[in-house]
Amino acid sequence: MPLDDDTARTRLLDTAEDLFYARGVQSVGMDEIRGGSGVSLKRLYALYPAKEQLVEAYLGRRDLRWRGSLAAFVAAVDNPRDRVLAVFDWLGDWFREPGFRGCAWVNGYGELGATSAVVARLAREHKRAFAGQLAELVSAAGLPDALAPQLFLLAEGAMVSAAVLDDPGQADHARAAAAALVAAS
Amino acid sequence: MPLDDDTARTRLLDTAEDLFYARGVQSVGMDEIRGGSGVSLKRLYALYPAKEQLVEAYLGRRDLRWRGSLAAFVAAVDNPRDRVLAVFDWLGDWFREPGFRGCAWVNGYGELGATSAVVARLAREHKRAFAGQLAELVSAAGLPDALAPQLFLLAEGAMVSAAVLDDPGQADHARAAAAALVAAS
DNA sequence: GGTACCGGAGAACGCACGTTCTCACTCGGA
DNA sequence: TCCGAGTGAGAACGTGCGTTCTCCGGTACC
Repeated sequence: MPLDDDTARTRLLDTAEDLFYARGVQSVGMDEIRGGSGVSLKRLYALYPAKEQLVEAYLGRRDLRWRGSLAAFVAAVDNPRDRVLAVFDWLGDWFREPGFRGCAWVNGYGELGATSAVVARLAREHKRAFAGQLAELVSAAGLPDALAPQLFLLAEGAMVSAAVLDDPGQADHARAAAAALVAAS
Repeated sequence: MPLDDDTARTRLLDTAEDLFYARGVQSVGMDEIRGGSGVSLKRLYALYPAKEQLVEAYLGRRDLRWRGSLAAFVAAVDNPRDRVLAVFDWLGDWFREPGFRGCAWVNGYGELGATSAVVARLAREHKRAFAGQLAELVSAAGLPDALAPQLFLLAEGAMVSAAVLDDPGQADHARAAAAALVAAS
């Protein structure tokens, strides 16, 4: 039974996401993605004619999933002010997941931002979208707009340092700082 | 006149730093470093027997220079409390330098952290050292110890978002947040 | 039953690059 | 002057990998 395009795409993106996130883009060969997904090279190149397009699809799908997961988590919190802080609880949960290795877009920017305009753009767009999510939460909580970019920096700092220092507890520092900023505003 | 080892090393590290920082490690070939430095491949491999050792030397020298530059900048500020905030002024100056492309260790972690234990360790050590510098400034200003990791997150967030968003103004948000945290403590 | 297409497996190609080797040259010392 | 150790230029080697090509078995349709 031949694989239809949709499931082939899903399997490819699942494998690509696992491998690219865990090891970086350049150290994962197309052949390894073929092996992991069970999709033939011919099919792979029919669906994604170049590696960069597979990377683009991987980051695009992950962006939807990542922001959707965050949105669902904070939506479950009642108090609008608590929703702002819940962002950092969500980060802490994420940092503790096995295989956590930082932000896929920051890692991608570090690896390919200088050589791939596509990756640089996707990273910028993802960060802008995340900053927008925070701005909405801040606004809905009746907090001053100026708070949002500050919370954004705390979240970014937490992601990067949780990864580099291999310390999920960075989320707690970020949460404490965010609470102090909220209280002071 | 043959090049003595010290100047050969310096030229190699200068070239390596320019290229590795600007484009990432993997997209710069040893031959390009030879060309840029004017040091022959044979000499290059005599001084650094493998690319990873050149990367290690590059990151090591940059660490000393980076932290030294920060320390010198804040040391020139009189008031101990202003010294803490001066960190963010220094970051802003750095972000505005041409060729700024984020934190070399974060970029290196994203690119090679999963495949090179050396790079992962150097990134961790550098971040720990930077966090230590902040902790000393906070302590010298008579501020509570708990503030230091929070300022660290703001600084990390500023570096990452200034790079990815291509917006040096992120330093201002970080400075404002830092001032609020200092004031609230 | 034949035949023309489709998809999969994987070999092949071309190139880039880390590392090593060759070879001719220089220069200090007997 | 001769010799040999060290140096630089760059060719060569081996490997990995992105991409394409070949071949073959199956399957749908006449």
